Amino acid sequence: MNNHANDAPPTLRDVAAAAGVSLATADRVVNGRPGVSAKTARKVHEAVQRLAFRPLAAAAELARSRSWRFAVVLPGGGNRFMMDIADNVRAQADWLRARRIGVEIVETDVFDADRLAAELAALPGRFDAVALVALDHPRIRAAIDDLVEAGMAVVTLVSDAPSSRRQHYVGIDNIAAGRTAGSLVGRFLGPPRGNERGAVGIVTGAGSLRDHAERRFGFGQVLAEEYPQLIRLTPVEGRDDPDRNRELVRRMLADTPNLVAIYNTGEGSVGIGEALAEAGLARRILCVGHELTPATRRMLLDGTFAALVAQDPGHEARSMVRVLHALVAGQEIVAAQEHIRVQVILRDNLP
Amino acid sequence: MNNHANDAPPTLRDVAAAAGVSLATADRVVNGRPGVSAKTARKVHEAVQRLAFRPLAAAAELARSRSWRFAVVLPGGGNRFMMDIADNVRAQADWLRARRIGVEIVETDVFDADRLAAELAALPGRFDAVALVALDHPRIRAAIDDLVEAGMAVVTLVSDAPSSRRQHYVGIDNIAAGRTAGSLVGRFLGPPRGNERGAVGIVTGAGSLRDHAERRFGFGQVLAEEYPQLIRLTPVEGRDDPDRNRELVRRMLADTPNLVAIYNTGEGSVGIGEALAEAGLARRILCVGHELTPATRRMLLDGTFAALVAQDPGHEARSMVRVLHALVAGQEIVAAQEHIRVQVILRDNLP
DNA sequence: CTGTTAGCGCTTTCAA
DNA sequence: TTGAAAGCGCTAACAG
Repeated sequence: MNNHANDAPPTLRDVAAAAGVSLATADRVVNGRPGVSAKTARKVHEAVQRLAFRPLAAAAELARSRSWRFAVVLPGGGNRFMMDIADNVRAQADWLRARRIGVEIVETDVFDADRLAAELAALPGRFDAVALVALDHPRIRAAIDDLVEAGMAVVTLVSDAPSSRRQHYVGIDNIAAGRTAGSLVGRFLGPPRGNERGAVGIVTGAGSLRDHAERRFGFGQVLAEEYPQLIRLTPVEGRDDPDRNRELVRRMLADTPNLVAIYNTGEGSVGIGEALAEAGLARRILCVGHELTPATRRMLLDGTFAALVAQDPGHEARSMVRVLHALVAGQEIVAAQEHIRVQVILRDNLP
Repeated sequence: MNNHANDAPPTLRDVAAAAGVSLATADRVVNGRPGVSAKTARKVHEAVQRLAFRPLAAAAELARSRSWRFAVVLPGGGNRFMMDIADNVRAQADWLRARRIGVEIVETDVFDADRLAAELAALPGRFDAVALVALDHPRIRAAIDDLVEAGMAVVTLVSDAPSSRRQHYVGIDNIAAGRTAGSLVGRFLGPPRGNERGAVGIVTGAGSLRDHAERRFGFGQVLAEEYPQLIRLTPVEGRDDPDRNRELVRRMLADTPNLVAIYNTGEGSVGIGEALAEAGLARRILCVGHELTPATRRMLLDGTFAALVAQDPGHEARSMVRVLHALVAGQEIVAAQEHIRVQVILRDNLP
């Protein structure tokens, strides 16, 4: 039997009435604001339970009538993947404006710790929250901690700084991503043919980027454990630049007659494809890379690359905004929704 | 130079003032409601442009103060994947209640078109919108069209009925999923060894389910085009039941000495694993299946299955609710956010 | 066709 | 420590 014939969801007013207190007091208890006696609080809590009260999100948001300023700090320069993230943030403009959230994209040189730290130091006061592609460097760690100290919500994006006090990381598990690439290479190459030992080339962006380093680590783990017949070459650093990568792979091809596969931990895969095409080796040497871009999509379709390990920039952009908003507005984060998956993309499941 | 020193976002009131009309008229124009002269509408539109006005979602939602009832029609019985979807819908309970959305999960026998059609026919009046796992059958198509005719929002879930008038499909492209499975099998098996032709077994749920049929089709396409050395056996139907699948695979193993791989288009993969283990063939015969469940996770970890092609039930549950809400509330659907990806899961990128 | 007005449910001063 | 009351920005009768 119901307490009330009325089936409209209970409001805070109903709770207040049921508890015999005022609206303001009920509000204080429900939102954990101070200045309520333990006894009164208890009565309100009971009423909340009894009526199964849940605050209406829209009403709370309207009454609060606050607006938020978020900064998104991304590496400048023509990195395609980062541009995708920026585009996806912009694509949310309407959604954001309808919630009084302003987002400003700040481009900077993430490789330059001093410059990045200075950029971050200028943020408090102008913004309520920041998302940044972190360099895992003591100076940046300190800069992040200063932001948190200043009361800002901080999340890292794509590349984490786990030892900092950032509240959340929006990105993939890069060790798992590297392992996934390793398994794909190992399985796609198939069992050893005779007793030749094939060589696997590794192209990477830079030793100092945490995400790249983690990918190399995961990749190496799997190859060492599961495919000992494969020889891993020393990683070569092309700074995610197609031209540099092309040159590096040219040399790799010249120096390594038994090369059977190439793994690129970062961007600039198109240079690898070019070097292979020049040598007439496209599709003869197995390639696995990261991130879906127009260039990698093309190379997946023409068979130059067999698979890509990817993260969804759209998901990351949306997740970042949701997490930042939840953080500043004191709402709960839906972990499952914000988990960024390590995707495997073949020609057949291209989005 | 700004028109106003005030930097608070413009409200509908500001628009009305700027256009020299009343709040109500501005509201009519902004929401496309009838009863406004073209001339007045034009003035309001101009003011909207000039002030860059966007309605505040929370205020609109509060003022509308409507509540919604959604029905989610799922197959009853112990299907693990469907239970995951149901659980994920329930996990959103708080989010939903905060928006005055009530969701009721209706279990039924989706294989029985009459029963399903009857179930659907009972929905109008009790619900504003429905999501259902569709059987692509004329009777169901008609039942869906009747719901739409009755003014309900209808989306199909996991299995589509494209020729019906449903407004949206929440699920993966099953042909692409089948192709992906085909490529994984082909590539993982590697180039033919000598001139033996390996046989590939196909276990499927039922011929009548559209999603399974599409997966078989996509799988067959890739194998025929790219891996002609592989012989596809006639699909066997186990109705997604582990016990039936075990029996079918036992027989398959007995009858097919050159069996090199098995593809399961549906559930009940655990029966396949059991039959292989009995025969001492686990990890010697390549297996690819669908959907991540406790059973498939275990078999991925122990190597019985090499890969899974999957869709994320959490994403589907959330997407379904968002789409239904957008549909009934007349909001825009963010296509990119609602696109359900065909995932490839290896041991290394298990979520 | 247009305007006036009373809310929607919660938050936040300001008094008591 | 508690309460009264004035909104937040938009919607939806109801008048005109």
